Amino acid sequence: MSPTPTRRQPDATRQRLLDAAFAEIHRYGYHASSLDQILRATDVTKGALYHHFRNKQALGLAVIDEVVRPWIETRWRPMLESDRPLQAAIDHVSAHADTVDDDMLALGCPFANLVQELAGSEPAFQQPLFDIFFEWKRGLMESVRKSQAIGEGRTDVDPEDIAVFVISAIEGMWAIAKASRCHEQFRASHRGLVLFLESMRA
Amino acid sequence: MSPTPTRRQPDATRQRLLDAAFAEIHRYGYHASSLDQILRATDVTKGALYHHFRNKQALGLAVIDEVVRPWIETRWRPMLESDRPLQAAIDHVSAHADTVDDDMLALGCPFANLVQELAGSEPAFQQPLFDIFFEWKRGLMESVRKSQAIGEGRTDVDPEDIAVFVISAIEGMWAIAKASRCHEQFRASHRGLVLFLESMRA
DNA sequence: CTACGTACATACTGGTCGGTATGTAATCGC
DNA sequence: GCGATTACATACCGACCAGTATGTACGTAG
Repeated sequence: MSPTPTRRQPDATRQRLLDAAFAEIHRYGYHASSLDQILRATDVTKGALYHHFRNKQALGLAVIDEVVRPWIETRWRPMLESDRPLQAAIDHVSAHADTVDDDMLALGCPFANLVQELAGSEPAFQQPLFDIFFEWKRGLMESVRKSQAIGEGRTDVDPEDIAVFVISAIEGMWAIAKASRCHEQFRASHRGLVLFLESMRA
Repeated sequence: MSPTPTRRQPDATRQRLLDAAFAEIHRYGYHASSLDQILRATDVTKGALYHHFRNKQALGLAVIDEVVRPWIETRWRPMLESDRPLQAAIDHVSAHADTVDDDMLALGCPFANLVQELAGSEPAFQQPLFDIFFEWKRGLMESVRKSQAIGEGRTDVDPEDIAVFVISAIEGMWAIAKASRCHEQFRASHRGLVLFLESMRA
């Protein structure tokens, strides 16, 4: 029989801290995020936080590993598993802009934010962020190769160039959305990416 | 006769503060930049700084207006003034990756950094950052229209979509360089953009 | 029932931050 | 030459930050 609810729920507490930290970092960035603010938002005390995470950096790394990484993976995984990856990508990108709400548009891509803030200056964050990029790139490369193998995609292009460029474009689209704070610019850049993807057809 | 060198050079002092603030913000971001550090780097005192700038935000806005904006404009202006803008763009992008040194690669695009950090959360910075984006977009749009008018570029595409997408791709390329800290990825994404630009030929 | 490790809670610290109050010397208008 | 304004210089402040020291109650193994 499951135990009656008690006042100590370590896994739930840890998850609440992770979620709140993710939201805080997504909104304000890592450096500008305040542990005290995260504690206020979660009604968790400092003792509990430092019981679950050695320091702010460990919390940040856990957010990257357990929240940001899965978030990115859910974006490219479906394409890799499709029968016609290029068409799936075109469909996904065509519909994507309208699945993002205003709040998300203003906050930007969590991964891109972290890369911009930390990849250049915080050694401890470089490897995990690079890993996310590398997995993403590998997923897209395999998708391109697959679409080439089944005769869907042009074979006169380097899958690596395409994968890296598509990631660039996606991250850039988020940046443009932030700069313009306007859905129409976000949509326009998506249309540009669709144009590019269509030029990849065999 | 010009006056003998004196101990008060307000314009030079202001410029030194601007340059040091730009370097500091480029490396660490706006929030993480310390006024005290900027003062140490310039041998200027706090009194002088607060004589020239009302507060940290005013310094940041001046950096955007007087350093970042011209830096961005020098990037797209040559294309607009070329006889064959599309070819100029292709040539420029083809050569661009190798003009960026390792330090710059790690620091990223100053404009993209500021957009990521501030456009979503600092109201005072939104307008100036948006203006830079908008001028850039306008320059590229005019370039696209020109290349269409002279029969160099495809006419079945919307110049606005192309301009916004190209800016996205460029900003994304910087982000990818930061994430990978590797010139080869930077070059790969440039090759992707060249592919796209070539597909724009009439 | 007990003892011990886990999961918290509270109070505090040193350091750094942006910003200010106040003083002073250089330069300019007249 | 002389006041006024500009261009600095120094010392200081309160707020906030990450991190710590210390204490305590829960939950479970034995």
